[in-house]
Amino acid sequence: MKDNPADQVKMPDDVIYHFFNELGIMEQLVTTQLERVLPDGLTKAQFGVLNHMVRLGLRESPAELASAFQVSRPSMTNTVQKLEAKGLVEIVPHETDGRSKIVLITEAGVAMREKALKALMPLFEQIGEALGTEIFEKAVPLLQTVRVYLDENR
Amino acid sequence: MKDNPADQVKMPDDVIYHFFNELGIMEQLVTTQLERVLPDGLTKAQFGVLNHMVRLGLRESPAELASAFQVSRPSMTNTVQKLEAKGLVEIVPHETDGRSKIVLITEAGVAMREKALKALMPLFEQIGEALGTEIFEKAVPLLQTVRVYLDENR
DNA sequence: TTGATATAGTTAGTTAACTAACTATATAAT
DNA sequence: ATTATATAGTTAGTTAACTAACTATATCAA
Repeated sequence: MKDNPADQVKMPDDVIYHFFNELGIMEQLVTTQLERVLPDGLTKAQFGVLNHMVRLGLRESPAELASAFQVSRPSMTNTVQKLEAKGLVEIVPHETDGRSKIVLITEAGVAMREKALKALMPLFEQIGEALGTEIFEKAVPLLQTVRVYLDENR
Repeated sequence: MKDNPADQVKMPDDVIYHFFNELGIMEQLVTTQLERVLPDGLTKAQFGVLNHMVRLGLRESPAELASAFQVSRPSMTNTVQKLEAKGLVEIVPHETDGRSKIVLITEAGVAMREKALKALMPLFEQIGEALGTEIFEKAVPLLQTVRVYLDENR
């Protein structure tokens, strides 16, 4: 007789599912907390694009952004159009490729990114003080390894 | 003169945001890949509930499940109602608390969870073979630490 | 014991993802 | 040169999250 139904099926790669599960739960928490403090109704996705463009390049196509954030092209269309409506980016035609567009961050976009960073800072500082940064420094390379694998084998 | 705009604002807790960013990107990838292989249109959330109930208890209220997965109560209402419509759980009134209900996994629910596990196995095995399980064993406690903190301080 | 406050579940409405399919342009192959 | 295939962006429709607000029940305090 089995008292504990969990004995019935053992998952060999339990730890991998467990990892994915932790991921999902935390992602919910993080998204909620970030969007609670982000200014002007900026979503996590919108802030992500602004931050990405300031840090890694001011000129990228929606398709490149979609690929960088692993969202669908329609989702990125929506995100950059929201940013455009707020005056935080400009969307212009690609110089040579008639299919493509280029997303350019505006002065207002750079300013909004800084404002958003300031708004996020207390949250990050609080977390940093409570947990230290080493835990994140350890975790990031692990996450990157898994993410790169999933990305390449999707 | 600043050639690199990223110099303009330095984010002290860069690594924490980087961590959150990796998390979000990976979560997208994971959800897509899990739901691609899950049987009978089972969502990640639905499978999560089935798996949780088999492993950690066959009797829980929707509110307890919502708390365990860090989703809103309306979301969990939706998830368990979908499972009920598929005959994978039963939802019965709480014996003593007139406000509450209890979600009970059915025989079909247990079977579906096993079927889903079998469907997920190749994906997990592939990942396990490519990356090893140590990386996940290292990452899970780190994730748990952060998740517990976020959960307690939300 | 009555009134105030909290909790469980649901309903209604919104949002931002998704897929499928469409238009337009580019690239490759015959 | 023409045709086939691939890529970029958008549109349309679906889905599963969310918040706000409602009903019902429970708990706590005066």
